[in-house]
Amino acid sequence: MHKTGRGEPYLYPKTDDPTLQKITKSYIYKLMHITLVNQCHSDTSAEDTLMYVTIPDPGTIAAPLAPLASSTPKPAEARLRPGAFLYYEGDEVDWLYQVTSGVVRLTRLLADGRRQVIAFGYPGDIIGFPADGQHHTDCETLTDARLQPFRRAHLETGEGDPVLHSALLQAALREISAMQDHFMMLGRKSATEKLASFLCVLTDRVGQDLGNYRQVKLPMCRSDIADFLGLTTETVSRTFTQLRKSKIIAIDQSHTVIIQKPTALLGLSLGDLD
Amino acid sequence: MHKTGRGEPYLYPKTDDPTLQKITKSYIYKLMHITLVNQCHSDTSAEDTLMYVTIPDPGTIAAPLAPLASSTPKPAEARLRPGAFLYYEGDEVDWLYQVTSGVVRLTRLLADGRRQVIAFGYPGDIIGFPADGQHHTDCETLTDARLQPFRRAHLETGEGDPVLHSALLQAALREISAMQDHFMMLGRKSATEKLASFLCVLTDRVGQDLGNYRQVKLPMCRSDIADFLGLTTETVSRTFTQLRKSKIIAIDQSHTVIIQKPTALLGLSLGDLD
DNA sequence: CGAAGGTTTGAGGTGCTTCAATTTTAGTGG
DNA sequence: CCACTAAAATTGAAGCACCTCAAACCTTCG
Repeated sequence: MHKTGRGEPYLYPKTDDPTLQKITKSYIYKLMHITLVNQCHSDTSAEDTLMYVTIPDPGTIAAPLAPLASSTPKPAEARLRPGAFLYYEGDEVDWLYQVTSGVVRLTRLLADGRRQVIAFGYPGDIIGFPADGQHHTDCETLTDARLQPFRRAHLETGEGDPVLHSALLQAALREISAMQDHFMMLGRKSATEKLASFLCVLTDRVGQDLGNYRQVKLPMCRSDIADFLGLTTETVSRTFTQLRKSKIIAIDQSHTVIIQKPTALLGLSLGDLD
Repeated sequence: MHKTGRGEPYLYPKTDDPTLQKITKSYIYKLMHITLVNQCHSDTSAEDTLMYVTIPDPGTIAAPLAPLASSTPKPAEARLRPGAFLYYEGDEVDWLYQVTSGVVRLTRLLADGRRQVIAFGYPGDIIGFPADGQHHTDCETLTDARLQPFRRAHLETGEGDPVLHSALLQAALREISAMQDHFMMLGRKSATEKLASFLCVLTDRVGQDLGNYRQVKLPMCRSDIADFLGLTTETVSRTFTQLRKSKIIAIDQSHTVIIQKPTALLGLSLGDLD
């Protein structure tokens, strides 16, 4: 019914009607099983500014931000509002996407409602790798976002563009390595180490300089961070407070973090003392 | 120094001398940082039987066990003894391997010695995917094992064998999906759920029929399981005992598990009650 | 037989969760 | 612009699942 064929990428909010945006086969299926408070800013119109993600200094960030080289004419970039679903678990994969701007969230759900945030997709990241032709996560935008679609065939068969094919493959391989890092995070690190690591990585990738300090904006809510790190929102909040009280970070309005002692934070992330 | 060029797969135990087997650049590097009790059966010679892994009924297991289709002449299968290292974290990737028989263990280490078992490689699994050309885990055999090597180029450039290229790529994509499952495991499941899930998956893949029951042999030690599930050996052991006392499983000599109530075990793995 | 690893079991501590209440933030309409 | 409302974030108190430390047991092998 929603199928658009292979002509153009299929993005969930085909319509601007907020009700319709949510109603898809996959979504109804989900609703039958669980109810999650998950609609953070679902359909507010924040058209003016790209809220959180700033393009960092091209000098500091190398490969990840570069658009994928390609001799193929690209399909038009997709623009989405916060709270838009790109795809759901179980959907057939027709397109991969490179995040051009904004932030997306990949999640997986357990039957009883427990949730795991698999990853946050920042500019440069490729998302939507298929396994057996299907998506195995849900993907929702956290901010205004732009995404560059690539045909699945470019990954799987090359489809006449070996450079693009190779770039997508390398992205998949890097993904595997990054996920292995995250295993360590989930399985072996304490709450403080988890949050410190999270902040370090994020600051590195998308932090902004701010006089002597660096700051990073967090487009995701506390429970997203919790579900990413395998903690509860309360623990995340308490750990934030603890870092704030020890003057390692400062927090502005919950969603902006200023790194006051980067070295100390890095130390915590590696498990130096506690 | 150990480089063999690109002519044949480089396997760590080039020599049968047990001392030399352990001494490699990477390994010495590791020793400088940590000391881990990690040498389970390192150099015992159990030549006669393939101890733990049995080829399951081809009807039940579909794709994973099938050897990869290829028009290219394959390099000779590698045969390794228990405790042999196939590669170390940081090594350059020249070859990928498909496990033909036996079981291997992929691990990653933290500077302070904490360890995460990334995966166990069973027959049919492809291991050794590169990221930026390097291995990001250590790989050690847990049993006698045979491995079919594939050139890294077959994954990355195709190298004239599109079928093999595609098969390796699909394996990488399935790997991503499987790792996402494991995120859920590490981040959101209780000790009982973790162990139950682990036993269910293993029984499904490599269990043997045994009259009315099914049994599965565990080639890895308790601490391997613990480091895989993000627990301690003590907790793993206690959870085994608990499952045994509730007659859901029986344990023979620590390394053989008989599933007495498969439905109950599956229930536990999904979080039904506790 | 004795030594060495691996496994199990016990006792006690703690880091994180759970449940609950309060404060803060963000969105809405007058 | 400012109340009003709902959701998110924080804080507190209590509990428990898992960890840590330690000892005993079991298996394997020289």
